[in-house]
Amino acid sequence: MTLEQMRKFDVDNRLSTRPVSVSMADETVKADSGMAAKRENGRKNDPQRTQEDILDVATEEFTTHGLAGGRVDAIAEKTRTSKRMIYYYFGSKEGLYLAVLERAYRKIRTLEEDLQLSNLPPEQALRVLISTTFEHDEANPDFVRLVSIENIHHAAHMLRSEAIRDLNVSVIETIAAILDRGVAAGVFVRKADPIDIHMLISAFCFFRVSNRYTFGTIFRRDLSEPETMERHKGMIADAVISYLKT
Amino acid sequence: MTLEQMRKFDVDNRLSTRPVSVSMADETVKADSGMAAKRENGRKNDPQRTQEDILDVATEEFTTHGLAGGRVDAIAEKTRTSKRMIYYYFGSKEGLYLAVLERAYRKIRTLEEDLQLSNLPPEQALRVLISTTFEHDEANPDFVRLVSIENIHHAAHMLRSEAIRDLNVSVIETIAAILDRGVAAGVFVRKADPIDIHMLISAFCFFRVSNRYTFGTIFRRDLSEPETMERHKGMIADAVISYLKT
DNA sequence: CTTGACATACGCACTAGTTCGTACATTTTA
DNA sequence: TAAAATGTACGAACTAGTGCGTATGTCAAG
Repeated sequence: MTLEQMRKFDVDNRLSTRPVSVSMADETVKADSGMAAKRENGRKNDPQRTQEDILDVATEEFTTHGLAGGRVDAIAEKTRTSKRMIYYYFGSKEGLYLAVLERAYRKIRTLEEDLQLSNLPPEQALRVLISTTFEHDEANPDFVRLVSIENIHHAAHMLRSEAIRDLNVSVIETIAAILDRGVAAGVFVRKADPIDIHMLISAFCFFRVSNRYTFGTIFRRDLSEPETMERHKGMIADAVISYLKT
Repeated sequence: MTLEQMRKFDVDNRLSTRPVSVSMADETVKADSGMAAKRENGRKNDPQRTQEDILDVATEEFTTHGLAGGRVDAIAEKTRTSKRMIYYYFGSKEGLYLAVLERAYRKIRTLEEDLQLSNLPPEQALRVLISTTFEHDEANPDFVRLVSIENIHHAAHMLRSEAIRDLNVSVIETIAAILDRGVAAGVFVRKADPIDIHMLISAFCFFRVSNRYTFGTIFRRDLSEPETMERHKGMIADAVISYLKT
């Protein structure tokens, strides 16, 4: 089997063995695919679990050391499996990185979708949206770091992945709807661009996490303290709202 | 000469050969230090210029590839000088990176200092400060990228450098003074924490540059367009001011 | 229901190439 | 001439990627 054949196989295989229901818990997957009980010392094939395991470890490695700084050998060592498997499933270091990136994006996509905001009054809807964004970034530092790393690489990998490119549009539509309703109702007086507003919110929430270390070092302030978090969450919401009301 | 001795020497040497006036243009340095005209094909020793040259190239390399991704050989090749000189002056790859980082911080420090804001009315003073921050980040993407890289490395190098740690405090004092004056004059009603306000401003200005590529890719928007820039500059200023007035 | 054939899943040990760093020699300057 | 500055060529260690052999699951034929 040549390299090219193998790579092609890997991609097909990756797509087919991890269908829509990626978010299944490991245990569920195991129960589903493992018809026979685990042998004493014999190997038991479990592709899904192996791939998820590799992705978990790789995410940790890449988020702490960057793409160039992350070591394939280090990942292999922390895995239940071997380096050969990394190349079997993901073809290359970059392929692995891309898979990590895509999985991270796929995870957050689901979270952003169902937020029933259309029946809330505009101001309250916006506050809920801001809270959600804030807490999302806070809860997913891995995602934030991956995005930072992508920016250092000029978003080169993101560009290559259609899966990632057509994303995030839903947030903009949500914001646009809220702004329209707010202006119509007279609670907001400023006609603002929804993408700009998204950026204003996102920048603050993202920065708090992405620049945690340098900011903390310079100003000797721990941004993860509960009080600080609450104050910041209130501040960005108030700033956005008062901006729209002016 | 052992490695340790050499490192120590390098540091001393670096400090002594590049005194206070780092920001002199290359041409100036050349004219100052070069008493004799440049020989036809003979070598001419010029430590300052050599070091500056290395730092320029290294900045470019590290900001485009990160610390781990940056190659010493690649830097050496783009330099007027050789790899030997990099190790002669900076001891190691990390030493070089730290020098790059310190120089970047030193450059912005000078810019932040003299902004005569105390005789302006509070609101206008704040607008000038925000404009300055905005334009600074916009004009120094290298600095922004280095800070991003530092955050990926948990600010490990910043922590080791006293030069960097005691910085940025002046901005906070400036903001604190403006806020106090504003509250006293009645133009601001909210008693806000100056560090929080600095973060609100900095987050937006920084994010625009640091996340330019991913944001641009997802929302198909070029953040460096003049119109967009002006609109954003106005937005962050209005948002901060209206926040303080509420 | 057993057997055998074939595709998938996995691991060990190795290699080719890269990358940081250095030993040694040479030139410039004071 | 001594000390500082510079250039060349090389090596040890690391790192991404692979060759090859083995184990496991599945499915069809007997």
